[in-house]
Amino acid sequence: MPDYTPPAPKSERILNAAEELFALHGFDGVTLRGIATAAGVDVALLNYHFGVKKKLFEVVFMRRAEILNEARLNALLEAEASSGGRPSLEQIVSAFLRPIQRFQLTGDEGWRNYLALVGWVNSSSVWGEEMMHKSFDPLVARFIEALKKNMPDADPQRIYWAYQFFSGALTLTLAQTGRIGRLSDGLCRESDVETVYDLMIPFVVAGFRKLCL
Amino acid sequence: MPDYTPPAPKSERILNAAEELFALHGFDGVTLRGIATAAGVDVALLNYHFGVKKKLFEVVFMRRAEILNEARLNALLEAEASSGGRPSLEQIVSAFLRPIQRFQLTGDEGWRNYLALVGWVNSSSVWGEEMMHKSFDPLVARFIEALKKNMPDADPQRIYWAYQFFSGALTLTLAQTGRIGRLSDGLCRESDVETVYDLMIPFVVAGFRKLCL
DNA sequence: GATAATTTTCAACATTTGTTGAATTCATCA
DNA sequence: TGATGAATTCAACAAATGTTGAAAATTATC
Repeated sequence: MPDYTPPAPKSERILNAAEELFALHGFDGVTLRGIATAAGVDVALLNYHFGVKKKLFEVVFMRRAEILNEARLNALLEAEASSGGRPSLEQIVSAFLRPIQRFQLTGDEGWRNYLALVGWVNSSSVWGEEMMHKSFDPLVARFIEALKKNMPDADPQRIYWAYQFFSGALTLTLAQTGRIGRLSDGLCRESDVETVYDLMIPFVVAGFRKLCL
Repeated sequence: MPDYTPPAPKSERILNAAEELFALHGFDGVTLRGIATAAGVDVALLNYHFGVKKKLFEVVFMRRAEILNEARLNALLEAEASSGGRPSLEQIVSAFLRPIQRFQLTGDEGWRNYLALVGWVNSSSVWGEEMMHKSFDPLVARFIEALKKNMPDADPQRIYWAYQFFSGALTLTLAQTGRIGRLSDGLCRESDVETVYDLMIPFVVAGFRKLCL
């Protein structure tokens, strides 16, 4: 007997389609009818389930944010526990990145789309501001705290700036623009999630060391 | 007699308004009527001068790209000349960044808007691809060449990835999202162009060293 | 100063957009 | 079975969008 997986409820199909399209084209580049068609659903159903367009976007954006935040916080707490409250720079940066990698490695296309969406929002000036702040800044502040504790003599300004560079490096990679593939003539692939964080972590850690120590 | 500066020709006013609005809201977030209003011009004039919307965007994007490319190439050539063909990592990275800083420091709002727009396009998956490739990749390839020459034993893959992290750090800063200001509670300001590159350069150089040497 | 060419405006078009209310189907359970 | 409420579709709305052709105004040319 073939294992039958029941079709996802339509409200979820809407969120998944919206997630993918928003990640590809941004908020204004996506039409509700486009989402409805991709989800195989009538347009009116979007308003019925999620209200106006902006609200739908927020639901998509928040859906996985809490999961990711929790995974990251746990990773940080573990690093702190296993080091007697004095995690190394590598451990802190890893706690920030490895959970992302884990979600990407599940192969769940939804996570890949979502993370590309985060990359998009993070570098969007008007849109990103409020949503990034509400959903990610509390956790980021917690990580900055850990960084300050790790480098107590560092100028806080430099820690923030180093984090900004860090965040940018991550964001561009999440955004999956395909540019590095083209630039390197296929030598590097953004989809090669197995190795990218093995490179990003030492790169970022070295930058932090140089700037803050 | 008060020095009278004649008003910019309307075609330029259109480009400037478009530059600012595209940088703020992206391609789809901007309406031709919005641009026309901001420029104090009739809508139809946009089509008369620049054709369809996409073409207008391309003109805006290309307008300053060549100027920036030339400035960067000159900076690289100078670094190579002054070092007998063996520029240091710092010199290469500086040649990539300092011209940007110079344009930002002119106070010309147009350049600030344009650079924010580049940040936007660079992390936009569908849109960016072709335009970034055409207008920037040739120059980037030239810089990568210089990097390879500087680190002849490095795995090329690592050079490309390090460049990707570099590009991300730069891109996010150009995008002027205001996030670091909010996160640091006003301690750091993205508009503080005087110091940001003094930090970005050592950060990036340290990352390159760690990854490629 | 008349004529031609360019620039700018006016008015309108056909589509597309987000959104909504009424109608229909579906599921739940008394 | 029949009734109640949720889920889904249908049809349509008003507003906004990119685009265009013809008229008007401006500038250049002789």
